[in-house]
Amino acid sequence: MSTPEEQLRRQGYRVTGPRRRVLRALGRLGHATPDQLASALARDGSAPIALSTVYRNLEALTEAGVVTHSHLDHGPPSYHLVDHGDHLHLVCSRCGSVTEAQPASAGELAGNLLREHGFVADVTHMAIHGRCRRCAGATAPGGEDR
Amino acid sequence: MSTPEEQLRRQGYRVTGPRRRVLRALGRLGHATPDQLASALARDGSAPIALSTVYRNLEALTEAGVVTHSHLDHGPPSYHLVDHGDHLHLVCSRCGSVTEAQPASAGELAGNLLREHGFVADVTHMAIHGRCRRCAGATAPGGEDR
DNA sequence: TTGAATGCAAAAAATTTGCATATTG
DNA sequence: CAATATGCAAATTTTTTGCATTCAA
Repeated sequence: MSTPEEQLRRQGYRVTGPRRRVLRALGRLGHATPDQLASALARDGSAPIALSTVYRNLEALTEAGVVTHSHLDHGPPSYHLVDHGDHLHLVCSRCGSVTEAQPASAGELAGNLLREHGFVADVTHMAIHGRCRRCAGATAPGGEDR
Repeated sequence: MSTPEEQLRRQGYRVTGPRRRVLRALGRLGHATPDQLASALARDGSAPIALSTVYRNLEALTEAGVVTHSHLDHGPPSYHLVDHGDHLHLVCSRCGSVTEAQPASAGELAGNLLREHGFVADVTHMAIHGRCRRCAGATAPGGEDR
């Protein structure tokens, strides 16, 4: 495993300035869309990094296994470091809030899928849609909508 | 419950020609992106439906609870009828294949989330990323990538 | 009749690509 | 030095919006 930079180099990717900054920014932000990253980087003192470079870097970092993303909802995907700490994303489809939950909650699911389909689920950053506690209360579970 | 059209009308939406055709097309296709829908509709004999109308209809149908979508992967979301039959989508992040699994597999997950977070998960059309049986075999679970 | 829905064109977003130049290993 | 990465501009792709017209209720 080792550090992200070693991991990059080991796989033939170059460790460049912009690449390093993208990594640091991801570390700081936790989660961010390509656009948010570019903005954050533009505001962090050094020279701004071209948006296209951010995209290409996220792609490279993903291939290198240092970064992943999840689709929390509509809109651009949210990227984060692989070791940012695993957690499920509970996305409320009513109010849009995102709560984090422990991956352990999905342990049985992963087991079932492996057993029944031979599918190795990555439940470490999964997005699950539904209603958060507050919104679930507002609208009855089986009730009318809207 | 009743038919989608009744459900629409009951909620104040109008049942129009294009809207009906979008519903039928979704029924036929199972899953489709807005773009795929528009293409399918353009090829089904009658007049093509403006892409913007497809978007607006999918939005309306979603609000009415007749249609949902899932983000199977990058790219546009995939829409389908709510009663197309519930199933989880197992998306292989290596080969891109999509397998369907029974929602029951996620029963415990839903239970856990409800208990621990009061979160009412909608596991009926959830997308789960990972490696399908074939690709999991090709790359060792903890093995090198690439 | 009258407000909601449609089509079409134009505007925004979100991504990707080409290419000359700068950098890493 | 050779290959990869960057920046910038332009091209794509995806989604949204404005508006006059048509249509369902």
